[in-house]
Amino acid sequence: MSEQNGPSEGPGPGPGPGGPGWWPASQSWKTNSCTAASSSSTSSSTIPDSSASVSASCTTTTSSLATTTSATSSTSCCSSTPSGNGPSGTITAARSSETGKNVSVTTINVPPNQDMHDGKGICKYLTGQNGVTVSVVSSCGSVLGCGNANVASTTAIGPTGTTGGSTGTQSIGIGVNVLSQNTADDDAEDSDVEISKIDFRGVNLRTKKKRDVSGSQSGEKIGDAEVEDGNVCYDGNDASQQQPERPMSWEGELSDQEMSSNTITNQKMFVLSQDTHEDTSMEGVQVCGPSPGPMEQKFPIKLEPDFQSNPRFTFGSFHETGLPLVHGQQIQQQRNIENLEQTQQNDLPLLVGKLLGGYNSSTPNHSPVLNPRHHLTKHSHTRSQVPSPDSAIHSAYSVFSSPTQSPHAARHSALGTGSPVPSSSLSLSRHSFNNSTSSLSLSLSHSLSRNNSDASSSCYSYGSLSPPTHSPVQQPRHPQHHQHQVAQGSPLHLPATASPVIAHHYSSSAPGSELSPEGHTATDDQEDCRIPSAPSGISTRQQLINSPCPICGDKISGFHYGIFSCESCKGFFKRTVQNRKNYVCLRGAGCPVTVATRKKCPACRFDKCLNMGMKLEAIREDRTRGGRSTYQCTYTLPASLVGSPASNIANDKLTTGGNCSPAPAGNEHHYPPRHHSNHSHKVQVVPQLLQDIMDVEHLWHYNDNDRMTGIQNAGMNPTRNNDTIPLLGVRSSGGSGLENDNTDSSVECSSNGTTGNGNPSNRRDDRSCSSVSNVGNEQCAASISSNSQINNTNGNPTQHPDFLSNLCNIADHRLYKIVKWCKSLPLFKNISIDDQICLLINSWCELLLFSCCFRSMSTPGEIRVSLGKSITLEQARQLGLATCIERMLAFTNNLRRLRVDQYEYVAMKVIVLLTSDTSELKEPEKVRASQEKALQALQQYTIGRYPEMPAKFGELLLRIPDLQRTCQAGKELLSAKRAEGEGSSFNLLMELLRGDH
DNA sequence: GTAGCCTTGAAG
DNA sequence: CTTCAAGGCTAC
Repeated sequence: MSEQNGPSEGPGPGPGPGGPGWWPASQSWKTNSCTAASSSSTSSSTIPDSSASVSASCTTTTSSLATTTSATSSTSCCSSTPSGNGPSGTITAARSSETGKNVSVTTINVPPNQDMHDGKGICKYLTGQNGVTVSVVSSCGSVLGCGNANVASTTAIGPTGTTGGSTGTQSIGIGVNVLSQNTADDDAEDSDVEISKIDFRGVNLRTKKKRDVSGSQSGEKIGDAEVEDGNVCYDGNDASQQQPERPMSWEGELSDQEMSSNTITNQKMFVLSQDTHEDTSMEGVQVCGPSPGPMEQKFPIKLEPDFQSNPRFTFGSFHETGLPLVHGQQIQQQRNIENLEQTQQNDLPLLVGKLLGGYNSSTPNHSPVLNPRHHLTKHSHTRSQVPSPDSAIHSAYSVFSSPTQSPHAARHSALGTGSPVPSSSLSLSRHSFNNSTSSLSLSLSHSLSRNNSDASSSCYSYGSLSPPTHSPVQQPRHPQHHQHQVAQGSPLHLPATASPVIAHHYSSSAPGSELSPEGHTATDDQEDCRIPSAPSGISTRQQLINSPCPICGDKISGFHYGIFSCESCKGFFKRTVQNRKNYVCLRGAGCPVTVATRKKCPACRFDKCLNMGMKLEAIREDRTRGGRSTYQCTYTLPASLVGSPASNIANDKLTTGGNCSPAPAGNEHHYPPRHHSNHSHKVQVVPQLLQDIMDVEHLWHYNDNDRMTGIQNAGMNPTRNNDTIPLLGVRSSGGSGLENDNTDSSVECSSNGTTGNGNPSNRRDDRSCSSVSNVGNEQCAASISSNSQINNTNGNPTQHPDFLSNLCNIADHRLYKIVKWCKSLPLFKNISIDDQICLLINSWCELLLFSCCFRSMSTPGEIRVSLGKSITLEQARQLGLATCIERMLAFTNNLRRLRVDQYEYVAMKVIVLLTSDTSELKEPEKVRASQEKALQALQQYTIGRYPEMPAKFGELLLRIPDLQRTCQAGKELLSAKRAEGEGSSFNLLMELLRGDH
């Protein structure tokens, strides 16, 4: 290697570059806990495959006044496959119970440069929330990874530590990591514990390098090979070898904040399955194309019954969806798989009806719920025939096997798989809808995705696609473009990440300018969009450089890794990525990052770097020097610029402009500034209805109050095992409120997989992690991390009681939030409760998944489970989740391509929610009318806001089927796995969700 | 570990 | 030759 080796820190042999991302695969991560953790070595624990199945039922009830939650879990057997080991990272943040601080762990997944395909796996997670007024009964189950491969996820948690044995290592792991914690050390204030494990999959390999040779060492590699030394330094655990990839945490819907904050929880569930075989099943399903790429298929835009039915059918049944069944029915289902099918259908309705209160159990069938959406009823027979195995899971991702396939068929297939697991049921009380007074009970079995609606990223980035090579700032070569774009661009945000696709858009938008690989044009475009024309004499670049660093406020030294930043942040980002550091914020990931404080919390600083647009892929895996980068970058406009006088011009342009679409879901809490500098402009364009919808969007997210509430509910399982539960966050028993501040997504706490149970370090971690309880319980939210490192007690995380309770809590929380959001929607309020319930039941899965994808717009190639946490296709493949992730990525790519902004996003959610095809609606016309209003508002908005994209409205609607299919896909996958007899965690989770036990 | 400065080297 | 983004070096 000609090259130097990595930084002194040098990590161990990293995974080889080669493949899709060299980073990812074999990288070993280094975990650092700032304060403590030396122990944090990256060990990877693996969850043994055990085929045990675990079933647990969690029930949470909350009365308006008081809430009680109890979770019980019984584990019978579950098998989980060990997840990979490696340093895959996950981010989780949890608040330490003792310290009361939040810990956030950030995991970075760097998308492989190359594509990944094949993934197979599904991640799911449930989330739920109990609201005060809501009583939730839920049974949750979660599935862990299945598949042979490694499963990664895990969470941690338990008081004792979760790490069970960490074994190790599998080659693939996805990891999750737990991180370290601080501990006593941490001062409250300073306790910034950081644990670092980052997945750097995205690191970029320069195409050109001649260093290949050297590369051998350096790692360029293709394939699995990894370069260790030469390259980036990964720590190595695993080195190249077999370490699992960074854990991916998939957080369900819960936003990071939610997760973290959620005291109750801080739970995150992440279920992953790995099954290599799964693909098969899934693929089979996906006729159209395995790769979801752009979805070519398009279902009728209009939600016609047929069309919808398909998609919906997913929803249709909670059974399938995995909503936990309530009542004794569950039992039956468990016992009789055959019966399950029928029962599922019936059960859900019953449960729902009961929960909702509106429906009598007696009339399950009648209840809308019973027949989930649309055709469910129509096709009920179909379903009945097919047992839906993983209802819970299914619900989440039920997909027709292939897009092309008819839903029915898909369904059949799915059902055919027959999951033993009964469907989960969701029940909502009618009252709850109407009044908070009445209780709403929900039982959710699982939810897919975490919601993040948090979309808005705080940063404004100029979406630039242009390659880094050209500085965004550079003089615009095509003035005309500039103007044009400006006009179009959404004022506020540009996509944080510029995907090629986006670039494309830009180019297209700007006639004459085309995006060249080099990005020349892109550059222009970028400039156009991003950079305001320089006033007189001053180049835009100069303006930007004169502005403060968007990350810390220091002086910008140039364009680094995709954004204009100061030298220190540039160096920090480089070190972090190259050294594979995983930092964890004990405070909840809400630390301010300024020149004065930037050193205090690297975790938050790194998150901010990412949020502001720094690209992991800009870091050269091979460490070659010089030259121009070719990655596609995003240019971020320093916040300071926005709104600053100097930036006014820019802002104007941005606002008015252009092609730049608002930043996709971002991270965190930031809620889309409804009014930004662009404000005036938006106001003109945004229909009142859309604005009204946007106004209640915050309800989709957790707020402090919610968290508190959740916390209260949480106190459940005192027992904590060390087991790490993949993907699930565990909450502390104490139920004490969370004080979490975290809004961050990364709430979960992560524990290092490495730390074993008993390991003191673990304990600390746990504590810190446990956001929840102040009580001594130290629970750590499980980090999603999936590091293989997760240790399970017996290999079966799910067995941990906390796990179950967490799942339930998560699911409850999520549902609660969704219900709350629905109830506040302008168009939804006028609908009868029964219909509201029906609609919600039919669409919750899509809603959650949509929000997850929306937030992932800024991370091409990755699905952001939560802030900072993401899963790539490659990782998904290893987990056996490829099919679902592929679809999600495809869907996300479409969102990105269309430059879906916040308003469009919220409007689409409402449209999805109001899909009235279901025959179960009592007042379908009313629902239809409401949907029509939403459609009109969206149309008006898209036309007014994006005149250059006259077809955008239609394109947006065309994406709905994709969304539905994506949900369906998840189910299919689960079913397949189940059919395969994998004792995967999926089964366990499903069982848990069912709550039969 | 941070951050300022230097070196490298592709692209123009 | 110039530009400039990426990596490296090293005092702190």
